Amino acid sequence: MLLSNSYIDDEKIINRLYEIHRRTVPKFESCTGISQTRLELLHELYEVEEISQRALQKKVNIDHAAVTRHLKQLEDKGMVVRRKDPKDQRFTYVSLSEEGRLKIIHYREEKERFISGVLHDFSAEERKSLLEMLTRIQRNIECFE
Amino acid sequence: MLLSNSYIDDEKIINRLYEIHRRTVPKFESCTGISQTRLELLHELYEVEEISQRALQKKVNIDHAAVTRHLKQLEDKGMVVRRKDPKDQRFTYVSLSEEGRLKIIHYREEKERFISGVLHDFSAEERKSLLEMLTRIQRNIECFE
DNA sequence: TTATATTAGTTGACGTATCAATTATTGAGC
DNA sequence: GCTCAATAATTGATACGTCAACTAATATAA
Repeated sequence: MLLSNSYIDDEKIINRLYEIHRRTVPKFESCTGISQTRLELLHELYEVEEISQRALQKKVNIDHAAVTRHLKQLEDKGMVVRRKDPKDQRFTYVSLSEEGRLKIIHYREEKERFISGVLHDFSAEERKSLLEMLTRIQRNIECFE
Repeated sequence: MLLSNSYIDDEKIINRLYEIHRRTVPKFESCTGISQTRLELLHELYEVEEISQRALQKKVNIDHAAVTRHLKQLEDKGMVVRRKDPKDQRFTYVSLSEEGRLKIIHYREEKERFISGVLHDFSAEERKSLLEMLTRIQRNIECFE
């Protein structure tokens, strides 16, 4: 009896994670004006002068295909600039445009506001503990099987 | 200085949540043989004799359109049966087929194995605290703005 | 009873992630 | 130098979620 309801709660945890994601996606975008992934890409670009798509992909850790598509769209919008490496034509280097560099500041302010809202009633202790647990979950998922 | 790195960690929490989801989706499906949403639908059906799509949609809380499509595919696979309410033709009632009722047992065992793996190094205390925090996050997201 | 509103379900358009296959370029071994 | 392997990027197919528009059936109100 003591153990029997333990799994039910475990299931709730996993379901909660799933639902949090589903609800976050549209809310994040309507608040910040940009998707989470795309902002993450821009943020990485913000930190460097120029970077290859491959290296960028490794940093954000999403599929190559998705990276290509995001960057193409960001290029169409004039947020980023892409150019081939003259030394090795396989590589495409990406950098933020001036406009991109300006816009990202606003996006990040909105993201900060969003995050503050989501965690507003969490103490420093709780945040630390939560991050630690999420990190463990992530590792467990990666190492599973 | 003390406060300044607090936001960085908050950001990590949100990014972690996002990445956990992205990694869970394919892993869950390859482990259990079914997607999380679809299993949730089947699970709700398992609990009742018959239910309208509308009521089912409210329970799992995803878009009507997604519910319709899932159920149609599950029907094609012979997992569920659908019929119109003769009293009110707007309603479609859904129920598990015999085959569906059998198969879901296996799916749920695999899900249990998956969840156990993901949370294997969590104490009862931690699980409780984690669930509580996730619940708060979910509420904060819903109430945001 | 007839026009209008509401409700359940479906379909279409879109965004974005995955995996697999393909293209283009470079590097390595013979 | 030429073949074959490795690598970066792209494209195609598929899955699944959202919102919006639509259809069909029923309820309401004049």
